[in-house]
Amino acid sequence: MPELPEVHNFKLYFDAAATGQTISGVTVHDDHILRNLPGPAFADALTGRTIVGSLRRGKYLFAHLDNDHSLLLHFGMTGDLKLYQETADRNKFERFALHFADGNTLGFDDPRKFARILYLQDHVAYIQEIKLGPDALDLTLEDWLDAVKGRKATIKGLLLNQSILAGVGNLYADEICYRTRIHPAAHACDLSDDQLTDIHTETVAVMKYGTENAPYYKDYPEDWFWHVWREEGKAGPEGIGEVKVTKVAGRTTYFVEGWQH
DNA sequence: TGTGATGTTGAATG
DNA sequence: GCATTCAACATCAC
Repeated sequence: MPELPEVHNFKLYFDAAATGQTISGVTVHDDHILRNLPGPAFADALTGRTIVGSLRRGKYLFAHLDNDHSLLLHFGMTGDLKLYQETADRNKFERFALHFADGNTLGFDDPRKFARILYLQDHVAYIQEIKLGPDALDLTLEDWLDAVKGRKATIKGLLLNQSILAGVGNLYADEICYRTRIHPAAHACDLSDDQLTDIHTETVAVMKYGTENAPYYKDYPEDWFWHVWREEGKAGPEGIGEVKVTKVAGRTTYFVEGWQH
């Protein structure tokens, strides 16, 4: 579930669970998601370190350590965090866990193993290296227009492009297109400045709403998002059009044909 | 049993 | 070189 608002929620959880904690040990069950260090080296690098804070940018969460290095947590499709004390409470799909000096354990769960966990000496350099764009909440209208005006790509594809803006994923991209009544497969170069401005406005609004009010995607109001119209064939708002499912930018896409143009 | 899933990447293509 | 698309990744749940 992790798009920007969900990762924001992970940050809140992580901060409460881990900030100020000293790592007394690390258990690695499966090092597939550890992308730049093998399990034992990963454990060595973290053991003895204290977590001093965190930074979220888009879907990336950087945990800062007391040696100025960082632990990157990217949750992939199915990453999750769980703080517990008893081993019996460990999640079935925990891939590694940080044990804290106070007796708690923070487990990183990931059934599908698409998460990416990296030990970074310099998180700023890493952000540059992967060309991660500004957080969607901080994206200025100017930067957005500069990045997308005249582009031939679909608007949904651009919304999902993390080097333009960081944090929008498949579900929210559909929501943003729906709200602006723009067809997700519309080419950016065919959209007016007003339409592109609308996209920017709604992107920021949706992300802001998500981070401020709805920590978990199922908790959004019932008249929002997937709750209402993520169902093929359903009549659109005001009885206009009907929901279609297609592929845009390689992702399953829901939109209301006849409502979005 | 087959299918699809909230993400990213790197190869292939235009 | 740049922009874009798409298969691949690994596993589970329906």
